[in-house]
Amino acid sequence: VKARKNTIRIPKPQLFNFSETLWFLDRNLDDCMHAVENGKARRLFKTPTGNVLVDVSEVSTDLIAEGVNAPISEPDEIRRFIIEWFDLERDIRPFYKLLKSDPDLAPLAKRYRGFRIVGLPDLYECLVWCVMGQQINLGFAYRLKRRFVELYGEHLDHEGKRYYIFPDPRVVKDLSVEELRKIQLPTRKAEYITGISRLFANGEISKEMLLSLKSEEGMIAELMKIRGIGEWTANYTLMKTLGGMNGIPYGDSGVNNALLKFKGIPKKNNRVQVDKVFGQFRGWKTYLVFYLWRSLREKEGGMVI
DNA sequence: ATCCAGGGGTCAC
DNA sequence: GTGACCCATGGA
Repeated sequence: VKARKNTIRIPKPQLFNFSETLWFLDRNLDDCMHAVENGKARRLFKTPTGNVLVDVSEVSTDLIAEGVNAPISEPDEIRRFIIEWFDLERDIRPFYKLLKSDPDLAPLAKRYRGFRIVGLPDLYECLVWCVMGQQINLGFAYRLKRRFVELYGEHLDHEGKRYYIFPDPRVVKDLSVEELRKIQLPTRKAEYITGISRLFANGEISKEMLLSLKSEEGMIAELMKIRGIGEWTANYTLMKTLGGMNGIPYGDSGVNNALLKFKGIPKKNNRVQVDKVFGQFRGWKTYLVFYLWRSLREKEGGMVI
């Protein structure tokens, strides 16, 4: 069957469970940058010919992306985005082999079979989001992000709902601290975010530039030069945006909780022990982090919220 | 009330 | 390189 012009088909790789992807996108956290409904993930894309709302759903062998309000005008870019978003071009069988070799972690392979990283392909969106979310509870972080996006991003109304494009750095760079404080962004974070926006607007940083560095250590070092970006954010960005496979967000409370649960490792001053566990997962550290995070949202007997 | 949350910057030593 | 302190807000 030949696909219609308004659809993109992407073959599903082995060890891919789209339900896990949708679950991750919809974990009750009110993310304003996508919607999940009726087995579809929906996101608004900016294209030269206008903003296109795209639905991603699955059939037996493929993922299918469809334009909702208009034809998909940039199929190559949107295909590329979806592949990065859901990490569809990676053979993760070696990761499962490593998991199964560790008795404490082996249950993760069975429990979350087919769970793949859900990325954040847009670098600017990732960095701003990281700054917003630093050291506050996730519910509040998502509310901050929503206010920010609603105020400064473009939107499209469709069937009674509003969908957003993440704000443009050229718009954000000139906002005053006082303005950003109105959405309850602390002074310091407002400074970080306008500073990061300036770098993007001036072309002083880009995803392409970071990717051209090739080495993960180099990308982390480059990111950490930026004010507001420390080790945690640099590693998170490496994992979510840059496709790095050896990111460890040291000090992350979720990772610490999971390692306490599975390995009995204390939550503080644990860097050496954390490195020891991750040392067995060279090339797949990022995946281990995601599986540890995944494990936090479930208890025996069912989901926790 | 107290502690923690998917941290980071700054400063003293 | 390490440790103490500050920033700020909401949830448990």
